Amino acid sequence: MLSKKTKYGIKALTYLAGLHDREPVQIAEIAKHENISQKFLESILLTLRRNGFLGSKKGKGGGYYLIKEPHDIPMTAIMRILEGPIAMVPCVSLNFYEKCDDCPDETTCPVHNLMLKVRDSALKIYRNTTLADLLYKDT
Amino acid sequence: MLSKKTKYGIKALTYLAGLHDREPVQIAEIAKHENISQKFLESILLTLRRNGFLGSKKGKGGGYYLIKEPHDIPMTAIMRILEGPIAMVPCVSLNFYEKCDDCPDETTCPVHNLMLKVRDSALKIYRNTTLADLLYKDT
DNA sequence: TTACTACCCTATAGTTTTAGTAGATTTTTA
DNA sequence: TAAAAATCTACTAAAACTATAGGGTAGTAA
Repeated sequence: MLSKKTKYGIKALTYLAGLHDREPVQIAEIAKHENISQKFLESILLTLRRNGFLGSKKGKGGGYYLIKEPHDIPMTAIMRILEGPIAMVPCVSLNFYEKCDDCPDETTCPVHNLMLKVRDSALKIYRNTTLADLLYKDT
Repeated sequence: MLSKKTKYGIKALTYLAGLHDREPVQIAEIAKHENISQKFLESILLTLRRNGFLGSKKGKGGGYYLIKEPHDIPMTAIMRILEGPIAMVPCVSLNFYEKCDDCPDETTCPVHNLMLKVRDSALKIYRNTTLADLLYKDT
């Protein structure tokens, strides 16, 4: 299951990407527009800023704004920051690899091999989708 | 993330499918062979039995055994029983559909459309993979 | 009848998720 | 300089979920 953190984060990023300019947008505006708890969103935007997706400005006229171009932000990056591993099992994760406690041999593990396929197919989609792609409703 | 429940369930099913006959196998034997907490496995096998995957026999020489042929058990069925929805968001789930609280319109929701693709790709794999396929190490 | 084994119910420690509360800090404006 | 506007930070907490353990029941075979 996708966490609300990730869901809200994607929605917020998409909202920012859909605006005409890159002027700062207040948390409150995003939260209201996307029906998100403002305080929760606050922490999400903060981690997005810390990871180089967003810039921020304090004081009047302040807020958050996109730092990169939407078509330069692949979903892989967003997912890994907000959701964590894309793989469903740590032993098939590229960026969050971890060995299983059970499982003497990964190469013969049925779960491992199945989840490897699932990861690859998801990865393919996330890699080929950028924030800009999310703006166009159809397809 | 895949729950250990699902992981253990798949391993147990694969173990049973790999045996020559369909004689009852004790929980303890499966648990030991797959390094699984016996008590936890107990409840997993129970739900697999209740959902028509396994048969059981009590008393001496008792245990669990496969009821169907491995190539007649698609991964979709196993996943849905043990893990729940295959979709990462309820609003794109075929069997566990639920509307989002936020989100006025699904068709324009960026998360919805992205997760629809992810679900489809995962579904394709699970549908085309049966328990029998998990037995063969390579591919 | 005795040993064996699945069945069933309950409890619980631990973790993760999803926030809420309270205030500090920085910037702009009057 | 003071007030207002906004982000930033830390702490807390309820709720849900996960993984497991314990102990008793009931059916089956020798």
